Amino acid sequence: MTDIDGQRLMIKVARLYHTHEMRQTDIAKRLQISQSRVSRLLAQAEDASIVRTVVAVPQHVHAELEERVESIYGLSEVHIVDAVSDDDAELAKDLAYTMAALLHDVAFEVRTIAVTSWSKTLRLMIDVMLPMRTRCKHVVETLGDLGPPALQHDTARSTQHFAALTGAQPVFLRTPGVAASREMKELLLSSDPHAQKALEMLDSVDLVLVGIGADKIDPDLRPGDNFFTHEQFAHVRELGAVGEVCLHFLDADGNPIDSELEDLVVGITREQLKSARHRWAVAGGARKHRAIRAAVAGGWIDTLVTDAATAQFLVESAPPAPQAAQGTTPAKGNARRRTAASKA
Amino acid sequence: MTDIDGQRLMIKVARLYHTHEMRQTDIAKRLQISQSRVSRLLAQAEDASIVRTVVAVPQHVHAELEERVESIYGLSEVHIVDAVSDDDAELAKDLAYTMAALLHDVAFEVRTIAVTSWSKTLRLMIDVMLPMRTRCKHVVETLGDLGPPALQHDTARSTQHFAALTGAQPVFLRTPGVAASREMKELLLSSDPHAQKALEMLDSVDLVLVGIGADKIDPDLRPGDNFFTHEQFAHVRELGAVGEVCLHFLDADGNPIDSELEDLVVGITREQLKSARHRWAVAGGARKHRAIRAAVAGGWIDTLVTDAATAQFLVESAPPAPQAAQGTTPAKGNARRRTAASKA
DNA sequence: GCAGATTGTAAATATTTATTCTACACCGCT
DNA sequence: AGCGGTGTAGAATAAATATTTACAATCTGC
Repeated sequence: MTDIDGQRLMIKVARLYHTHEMRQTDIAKRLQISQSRVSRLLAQAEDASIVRTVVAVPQHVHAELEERVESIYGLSEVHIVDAVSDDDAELAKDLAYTMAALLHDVAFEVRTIAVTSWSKTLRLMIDVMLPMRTRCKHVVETLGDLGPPALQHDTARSTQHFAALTGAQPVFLRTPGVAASREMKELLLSSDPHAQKALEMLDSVDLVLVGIGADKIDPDLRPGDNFFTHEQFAHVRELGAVGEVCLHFLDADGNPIDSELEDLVVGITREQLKSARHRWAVAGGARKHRAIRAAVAGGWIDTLVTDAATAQFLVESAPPAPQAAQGTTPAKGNARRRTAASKA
Repeated sequence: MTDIDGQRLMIKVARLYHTHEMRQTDIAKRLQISQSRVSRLLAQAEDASIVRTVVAVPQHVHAELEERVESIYGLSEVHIVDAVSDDDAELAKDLAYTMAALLHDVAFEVRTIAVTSWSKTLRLMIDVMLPMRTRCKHVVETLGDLGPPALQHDTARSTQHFAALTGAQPVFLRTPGVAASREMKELLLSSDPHAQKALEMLDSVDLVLVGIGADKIDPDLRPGDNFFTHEQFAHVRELGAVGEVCLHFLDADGNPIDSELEDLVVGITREQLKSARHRWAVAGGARKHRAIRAAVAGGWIDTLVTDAATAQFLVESAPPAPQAAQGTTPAKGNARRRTAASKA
């Protein structure tokens, strides 16, 4: 009772303040409470994400650059945020907000979404998303558990939260993401019907959300601890790896690198990834430039959210030989433009 | 140049403030400008609706009442806002925000939307909408011009704005909405191919947005001035009218009232209205109770956004004889529930 | 080229909002 | 009943934000 009542008061205050634009003192007078209480209720509403402020970038500021990247690499959409700085943490936040906004109004029908919640940026995105009404039925994890238990917990929570936001059922992959050996992987899977089911669901995915990893080990992931070792990373680097998408290592041109590591990963396969109807990646920052180019050049994704500097890098580093769309003309291209809505 | 630059600065400041949660003084220091400028840029961003704060009502507070209205009148969805007060202006704002939020995540495919921008609440809704990516192609007005030129201008601007927000083409009905006589109407239409085209497009509408009018003349609309006269209103009241939807007058049970006024209106026909795939209405307030009941009882709409008091009235006033859905059991019913997303 | 309008600026000030701090109510426990 | 612990309230106060002011720079139309 009291909680419901408190909640309603909070919402009422939030509405009076934000949508009716009343001052806190006036609200306090009207509701017969103190101004400090109003202030506190508002703060409460804020971090219960009852109120949310969104900063809508009106039309695409970097439209031209976006189109050039799109046409060079044959991507269907590129979204460039002009980040407030090139600091990694701040950049991640900007990318996350942009991706969230983008996701929030997907125009196409989505039944199954695969999500890589172990990407830091994607977790951040999930944190800042608003609930959305979709017809999405399932949210499936793309990879098994990686890293220390704390991270696994975050990841599971993110997946669960994402599912709640979209009104879908979460499908977890609660299995070590990197097995110690091929045999170990078989063993793990054979005894885990849940994991088998999850992996099967990755066969038909409408939208997959991925991060893009560099060729170094993320500091959050202790090497060896439920993850590849430094040695294993060094090995694939020797084979030419410049980065990875869902732990599939890629060379500079985006070709997948065959190595025994492929057999150790429990998660979405190359084929499953490529067969997803839409494949969105979010990544940026100088550290990941080469990895991102590999991911787009290899056609592993079709929509990219990144920063201006990375986009610039993608344009400047000569388009690689293989499956790039058509000619090199970076002109108007085939890409559709999106809704603009600036006002007088 | 300067404008673009100013715009980008504004956005940058808005992002630093809202998404990166920096203090104004820190932003000022970082960007080498004064705190007051930061403050003003933020205000600017606010009323350019670059930033928008939304108050998301978590789960439906009035879920039970909603379901009862739904099942009694056979509506597919009812959304109740618990308005901050019963003052008409404040109520309209609440209704508008709710409708906007609702519209923003329509899950179904929409190609053509018909909009009644001469409803005050709907205009307000359009003002507070955010741009949305849809596949909507056309936004068609449901009625011709009503009232004084200033209102006509507002209406046109709203329609245009709504189209811009949805990325659709606006289709105007720039013709008097109420003709002086049947002959006059014929004459007006025969010489106006644009209007003819617009009226034709109303044949196949995916979503129509309407207000609900009481049986009194709205103060914004001077009687006679491009609108019905007091005498005409009195006449339909004598015939039993309690309200209207798109200028189609209805009796207490929601049956349409045949009168010569039907022949004077240039706008969506009864048949066109009923044939629209989805029909959403927004209205509330004691003044309109009877009109709203007529609209829902007559099956003129399938989704209603209203206030708690009105919903209560709808439940209490005995369900009318005709085409109400099934039995009288106001229990759980057939209605689906929507996404909830409350957190710990 | 210059008066008048417009816009942008920082500093000072006023207003609004957040954060103490203290008091008190409400548990669960002995 | 009496005793800490916990949480929430309002009053006072600190901090943050908005507005006013006065002046400088940049356009605008003659």
